[in-house]
Amino acid sequence: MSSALPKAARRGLADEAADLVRAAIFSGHFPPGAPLREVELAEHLGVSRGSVREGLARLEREGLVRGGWHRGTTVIEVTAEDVQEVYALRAALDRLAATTARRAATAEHLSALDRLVAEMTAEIAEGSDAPRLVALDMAFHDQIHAAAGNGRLTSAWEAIRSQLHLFQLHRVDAAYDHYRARVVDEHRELAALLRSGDIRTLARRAEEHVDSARRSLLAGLPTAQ
Amino acid sequence: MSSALPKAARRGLADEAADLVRAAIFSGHFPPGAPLREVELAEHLGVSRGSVREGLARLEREGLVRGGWHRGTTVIEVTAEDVQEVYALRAALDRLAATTARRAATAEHLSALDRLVAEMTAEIAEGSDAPRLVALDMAFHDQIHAAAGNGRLTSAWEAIRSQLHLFQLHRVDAAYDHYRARVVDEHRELAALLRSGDIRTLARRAEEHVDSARRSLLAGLPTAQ
DNA sequence: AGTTGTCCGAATGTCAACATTCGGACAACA
DNA sequence: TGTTGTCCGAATGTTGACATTCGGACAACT
Repeated sequence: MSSALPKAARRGLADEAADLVRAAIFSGHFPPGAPLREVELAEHLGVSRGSVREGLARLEREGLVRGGWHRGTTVIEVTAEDVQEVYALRAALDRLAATTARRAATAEHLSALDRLVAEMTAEIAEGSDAPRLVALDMAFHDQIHAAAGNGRLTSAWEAIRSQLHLFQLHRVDAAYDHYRARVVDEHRELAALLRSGDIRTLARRAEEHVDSARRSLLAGLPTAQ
Repeated sequence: MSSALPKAARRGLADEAADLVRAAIFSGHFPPGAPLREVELAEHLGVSRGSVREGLARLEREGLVRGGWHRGTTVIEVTAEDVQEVYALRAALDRLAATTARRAATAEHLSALDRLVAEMTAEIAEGSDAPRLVALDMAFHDQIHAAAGNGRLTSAWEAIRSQLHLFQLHRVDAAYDHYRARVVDEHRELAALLRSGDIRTLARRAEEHVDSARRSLLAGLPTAQ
């Protein structure tokens, strides 16, 4: 058993099932558009359909999968329109998170951001584990939202977080060099602005950071408008 | 039976249960803090616990109720901190919705907004049905989000919509005159800006509209900071 | 009196069987 | 050949019973 509390996992089987399926989607086991059948998953995970069902509902709330009345659940596709929607909303959320965090962030939050930037730098220096780099990117923005301390804002962020993660994985697949060349500098600047920057500059840079990611991803997509 | 499609309600019992419970909360039958017991609701609504459970999960996604592991579900409270969180997020969402709708809105959307303003005016002229006025207010902002046409943004809006509705009902309880005096003019101006206004002015007014509501509500609350 | 340990009722978490619905395959028809 | 109607398999929606967990009441101990 792991070193952490063995029975600390006090959440239900539904949450666990959701985590497992989410990981399987990120790993590519379930590509975009793939159907997620309840009986199949229940059998494979060793839990009942009810728990799988509740887990899938959670993933639907995260926007990672889509479902309809008696029409099953499938992994979302990555279309230009989806990307536009998600990144437009993300820009608004990140802007609010950054400006809120500028006032509310504690020293611990700020040093955690620095630590993540350092990890990114190290990651780039040695190998080129793209998924790990993307995970650090996501963790960086998680930390900003944590620093902002607005529960509703965090919920809204979590509602697009998984989609964003999926999109970013596609992005580094298509244009890893471009991503690799900018990721550290952009996040280092954001960290600096969060520590002692002008609030209007911060708001603008947070939006630009998202815009940069959006254009980079759209460039590698068909029918990019 | 209604004039619309009688069996068009093709959604599951879970959705129906959610609607019923939501209405009961708005009507005051379940005041803030009240426990929502699954067996009790299942009996009263004539559906199984599973459906009630799924319906409550939906209300939890809307932020109207809160639940924990083996700890039941209760209606949210209305504290100053909750109000600050919800209105801060709403300002960011409404700003994005308004600026997006400024470009994407169709003539139908715009005339629907005018119609709602007219209904508000009529409502004030005759009686003083506060809940109905609040419902029109909510419908107005629903329409803006519909005009924006960003599915993810709409989801984020729906995640705070019910809380907002509950807060607004409390607001008119505490300061109906103040609300009544401003609601029509503010919405009329927003409608005009959406039709042919400068986009920066629109963004600013949308944020100010939310701020006005927030301060009005906080004034009638204890421990208002 | 204050504290600790045990027990019990109530409520939620989980499960497997049953009912309902969807979408395509197939055949009859124009 | 294109269209319409019917049927059927597969998958989801729903249900009630069973298992687990929580929180307080009560009693024994210090």
